[in-house]
Amino acid sequence: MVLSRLDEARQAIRQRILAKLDALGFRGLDDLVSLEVPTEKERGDLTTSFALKAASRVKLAPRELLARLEGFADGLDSVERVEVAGPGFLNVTLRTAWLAEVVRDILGRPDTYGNATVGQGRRVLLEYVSANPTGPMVIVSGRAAAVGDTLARVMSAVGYQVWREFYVNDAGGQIATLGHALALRLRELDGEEVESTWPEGVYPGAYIKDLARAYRAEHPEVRGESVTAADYPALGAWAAERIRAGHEATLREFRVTFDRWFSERALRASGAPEKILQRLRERGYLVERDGALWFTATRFGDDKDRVMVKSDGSLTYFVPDAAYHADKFDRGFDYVIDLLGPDHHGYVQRIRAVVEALGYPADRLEVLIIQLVRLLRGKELVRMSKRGGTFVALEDLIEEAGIDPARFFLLERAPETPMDFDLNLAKLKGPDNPVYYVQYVGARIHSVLRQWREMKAPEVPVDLALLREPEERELLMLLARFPEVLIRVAEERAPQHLAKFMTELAGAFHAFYRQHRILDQAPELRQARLALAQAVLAVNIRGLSLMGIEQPEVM
RNA sequence: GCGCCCGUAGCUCAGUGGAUAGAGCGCCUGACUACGAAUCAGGAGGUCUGAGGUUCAAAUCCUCACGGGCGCACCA
Repeated sequence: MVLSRLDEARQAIRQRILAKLDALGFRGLDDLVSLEVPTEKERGDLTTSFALKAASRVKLAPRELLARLEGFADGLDSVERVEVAGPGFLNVTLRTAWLAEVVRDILGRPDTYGNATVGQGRRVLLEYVSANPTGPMVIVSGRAAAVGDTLARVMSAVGYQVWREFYVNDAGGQIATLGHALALRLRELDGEEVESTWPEGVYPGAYIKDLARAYRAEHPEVRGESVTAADYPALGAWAAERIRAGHEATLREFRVTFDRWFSERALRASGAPEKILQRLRERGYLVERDGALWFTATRFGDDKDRVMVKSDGSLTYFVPDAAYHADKFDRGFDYVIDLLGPDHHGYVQRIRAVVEALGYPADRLEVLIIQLVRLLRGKELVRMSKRGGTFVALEDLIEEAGIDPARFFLLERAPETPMDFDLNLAKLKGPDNPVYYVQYVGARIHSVLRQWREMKAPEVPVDLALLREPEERELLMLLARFPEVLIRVAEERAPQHLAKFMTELAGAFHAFYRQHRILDQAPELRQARLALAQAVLAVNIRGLSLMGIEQPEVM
């Protein structure tokens, strides 16, 4: 199947090379013949180094091998010229007029250009963010949200069926702790002084005070002093649901939505964790030691065995987690992808081990660690501490930086790379932000189109062969590459490539726009350049929308 | 100590075994009587942390060292 005009050329050239090699008696070189877009423009549009790779196998010097391929591309209407360069590279230059037809390809399907079927309809469950409902989301959650959301959008575009899920840890000890914190804040509302005796490990954040006021408004009869430890889980559950709803609202504002908010509490209530224990026991992967029940994770490559049932009889978080993953596989997903935070390094082996122990295909479970976002104010490192109650919330980032700049910034870097985030935000808010550079392309084109409509110039048929300037060619090539950028983003789970591409496309357009004029040209050239500009606009809008970023018509 | 991630320009970061390693910011020099200057053109700035190895070819793969981050609970 043909992905794009560029891909069509690539496949045709490859076939010709292989056919010629075959005629020369060289077979089995299929894997070596691939055509890449070179970094340097002087090296043509597509380049291959197969001759260098095949040299030892065919016992021919690379350039000698290439010499025997002479004329392989004759009659291909996509190819302008073929050159042998350096120690044995083959550089192919495409015919500009042929390449220019990409504009027609795009304008024929502006909203779906770049879509593909490489996903083959396979079902993917993407779990991301899954922030604990015990406090505000921090910036790394925003990073996971932006990355997960963009992966979901791009993977859908290239033919996967993507289901988005947020796992809510609304059960367990931390919820009781949250209830404890709420109880103390209720006492505080009743006039009690609680700060000096605040227990270690109980969330001190100011947001709990707001929750306490909300709770008081809903339940005016509940006095702080009458609350006991037995009430903590219920109080905590109430608070967790409030916080979770807040997360949902914040994420929706950030243009991130989920198909399902998967509740740990509901999972526990269903009895699924006990069934998991039963299955592990039947398979012989549970042992009793020190009064607790352990999963023999070391048999599956983990560092140590893991406690499943504590000596007090309660479950560790790991049992519902295992049950959750079993549930994912039971629902028939072909791929299960978890985007986890930087504090989960040790967790990857563990969850993989239990998935394998339960008999699921562990190679279909993919865990991506979204790396830490270090916060700086100027040169100074901002220490984040949930315990100390000092941290910068995702909400603050959205408000201060704006959604578009924040999303673009978070998507520019490889997710597994730790990144620094300067809270001075001058770059984020100001015109130097790269997202404005990209959005400005659309604003400029919209402006040109408005003026063209006012001109009421007669329309003439579009002759794309008139697009011959180097700046135009650069744009044509980038437009032709867009579909494979999306595939790369999806397959490598690497959204930064899309951000990079959008910046390159914007740079090429700005360069074209400063150099050449569109409207005050002969009608034929004007029409061709308008078509080019519209195609650039379509890809600009599409790329930005896949990043969850808007394309304003005026800025 | 063990594990995972990372180390590329002054800063923040891209980089698919391939040819002369890129972008943005910052710095310097230029460009609007101009479809939008939130722009463009040009310049300075690099022992790709180091040492070995594999390869015709290494920033990229392997090993070791060094530096940084994060993990290593009967917390989640």
